[in-house]
Amino acid sequence: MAAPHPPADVDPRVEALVHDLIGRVADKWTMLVLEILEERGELRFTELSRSIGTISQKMLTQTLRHMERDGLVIRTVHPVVPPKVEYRLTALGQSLGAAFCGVWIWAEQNLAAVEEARGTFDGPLASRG
Amino acid sequence: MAAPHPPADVDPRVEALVHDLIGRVADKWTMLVLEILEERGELRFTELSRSIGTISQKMLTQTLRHMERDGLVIRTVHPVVPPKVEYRLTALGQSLGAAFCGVWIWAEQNLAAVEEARGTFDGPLASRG
DNA sequence: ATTTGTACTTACCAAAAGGAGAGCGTCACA
DNA sequence: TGTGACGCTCTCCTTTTGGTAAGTACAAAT
Repeated sequence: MAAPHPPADVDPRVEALVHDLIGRVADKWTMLVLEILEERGELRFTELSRSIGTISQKMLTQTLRHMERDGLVIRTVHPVVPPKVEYRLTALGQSLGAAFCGVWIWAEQNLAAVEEARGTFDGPLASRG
Repeated sequence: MAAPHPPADVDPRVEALVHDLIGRVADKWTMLVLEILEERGELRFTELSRSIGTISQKMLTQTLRHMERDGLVIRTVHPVVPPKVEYRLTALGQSLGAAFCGVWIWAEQNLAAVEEARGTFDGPLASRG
């Protein structure tokens, strides 16, 4: 038990920034985009939109802008007449995807455990003291 | 490049559940609580509250309930007169903390890169075509 | 001339998140 | 008798989030 998983010896300012960063990065759409771009490489706006399926244009644009701002994706505009814009991950974006890999794996492995816990919590008792 | 980081060969139903799970688990307060409980072990409600500092009672209660439901924390009520309730991580909770470790490390390591990217994105151009 | 496709942006609106503050029950302590 | 601590819960109220629908520019196709 010498080294707990999250670095405990970090100064609070760094931690605040980390919290902030995680707060931004760990949202639904960002993770979806990250995953899809990681799997499929470079995609256009509408391709991305269709891949996710349920995202609105507004949110996709917003998510992509944030990711671009944070240096996670590169946006390439081809100055052709029906606009063509392609998005792909930067090295930073790819490394973030890799970092999240552990969480994906955890989620996959522990899906059943969580569902069972929920069943136990919700079902039998149905009320709590 | 044989195996990309997130498992790409997973069936869509599992992926949907994973998304859901991550969506629940990857929120600000859950991650904070997870981290603190991982570092400090078993804590009471107000200790947790003070540790986080900025969380409202409402959100702390809500977060802890969700985590309990998902099998991430154990809530122990001591039937003493000023109420005493202690929270600690389950094995599942600890494993989730471990899984998030990669993200914490990524955030710490790439904080500067993200800030620089933001500076580049925001500052010089200040508008975009 | 009208339609189509692309990648947005903007305005508007509904829903959800989340904070502030009060209340509750009970016992110790003053 | 009154006050405070604890771990909540409940009721507002504000902020944020996110969806829908419309508009934009421009050239190729009809």
